Amino acid sequence: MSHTYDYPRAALTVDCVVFGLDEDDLKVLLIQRGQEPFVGRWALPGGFVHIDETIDQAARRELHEETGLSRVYLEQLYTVGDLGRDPRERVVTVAYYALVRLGDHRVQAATDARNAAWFAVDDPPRLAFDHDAILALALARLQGKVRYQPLGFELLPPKFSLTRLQRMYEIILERSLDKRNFRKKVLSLGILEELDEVEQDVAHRAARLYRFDERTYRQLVKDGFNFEL
Amino acid sequence: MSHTYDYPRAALTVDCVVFGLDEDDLKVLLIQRGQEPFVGRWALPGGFVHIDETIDQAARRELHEETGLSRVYLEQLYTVGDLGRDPRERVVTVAYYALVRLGDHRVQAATDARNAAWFAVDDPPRLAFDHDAILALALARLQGKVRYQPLGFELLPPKFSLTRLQRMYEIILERSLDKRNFRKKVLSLGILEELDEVEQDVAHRAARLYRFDERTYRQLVKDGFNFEL
DNA sequence: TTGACATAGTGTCACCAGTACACTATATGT
DNA sequence: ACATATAGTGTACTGGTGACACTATGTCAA
Repeated sequence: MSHTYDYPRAALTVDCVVFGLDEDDLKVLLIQRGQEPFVGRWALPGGFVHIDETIDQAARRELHEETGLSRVYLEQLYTVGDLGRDPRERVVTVAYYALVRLGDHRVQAATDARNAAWFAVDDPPRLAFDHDAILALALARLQGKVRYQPLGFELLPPKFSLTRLQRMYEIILERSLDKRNFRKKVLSLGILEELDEVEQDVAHRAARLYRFDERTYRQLVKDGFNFEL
Repeated sequence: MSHTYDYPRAALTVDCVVFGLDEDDLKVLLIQRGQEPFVGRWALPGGFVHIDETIDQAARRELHEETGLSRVYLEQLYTVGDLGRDPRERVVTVAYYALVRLGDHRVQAATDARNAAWFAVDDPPRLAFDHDAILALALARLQGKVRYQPLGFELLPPKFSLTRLQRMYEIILERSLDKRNFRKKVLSLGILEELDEVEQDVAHRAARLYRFDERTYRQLVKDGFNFEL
């Protein structure tokens, strides 16, 4: 079946920049293309928006189909529609970025046998289309966002040490932070709950574990706040 | 001539939220619809993205066609594509917001005899489609943006008094500011150039006029900065 | 010309948040 | 028990923020 319109129409797609936090790296999830154009190149997971789904739904669906990920934090980033960004035809894409806890999600081989893999954000392979630019944009947004929203909830496991949280900020912001000042500030926010638990299996003094107080956390996210570090 | 595709495609449009600064109000530019759906209702200026223009170009073109405005500050806001937001068919719209100096631009009657007019943002008429939501989003973005970027350049005439600038912030942020603290802070940024001129035709002591130092201003915008008030 | 008016323009002090900085505590492993 | 590796803790300085009230200068009308 085919569909006919009076004027030519651009194809509408979504692309997702999925960030994950490693022990000491910020990673991005890429898939290897199985078809032209750019066969074999790595690219952001994404695909066409169906006529009967919202753009958000399309992003979640594509992400799930291509990487097996679901229930991730997902936010719209930017819409790019430059001429010639896809050699085949006019394609406008709505870019999203997502945050996932790396431990949680085993990335599955994509449905159609394309590879999916994590790459360090500061050393990605050459990407298909204008996906380098989209990745750069997403990274900038993430670095901006971290200043006025506590992102830990989305990127860290449920229980974590303060050192782990600090490392998260250091990795995202790409600079080191003072331990005492960091702790003072983050504890003063009142979104951390101190647990009666410590790290296991470490070859040194074990760190106390914390978790986010979801109520306070959501409230803080809603109100916006200042988290300069 | 008609165009045929294997799968149905959404129509792609742009909509612009144009803000202007009045003596004592933040205004938004609306046009009155001349056709179904929503004939007679007010709506954001906008229209279809052509196949051979970028989305940004489309936004500028539509803005010019429908309101006569050109050379305005324009920034992409968000893309909305909920099902049923247009009763006719699936329409995805990329929303933009623009800032203009009200004095500069006489708003022309739109090309096709639709009315164009400014409305106070806090008391707009009922809008067509989901344009209320888009307007609310744009307003929130503007209020957020004012905290880390000095917006005066886009909204004020070339020469202005400090009181005028302060009123701009008060109008956008919807709260009053302390005169002395405001002056201290804004002057400390070093983006204002003191002129040897004062207001004319006022029935009281005339205020000294300033203008933005464009170099420093652009630099500051680029670096980002903190302008909590 | 003078007085009423309307807005311009100016400084200080208290408080809090951000920053720089170094040592002790506690667990493991040999 | 000792080496090692990381956890955990407090203080002093400084700069920015916020609260606050009076004088200066022009217009206009009586």
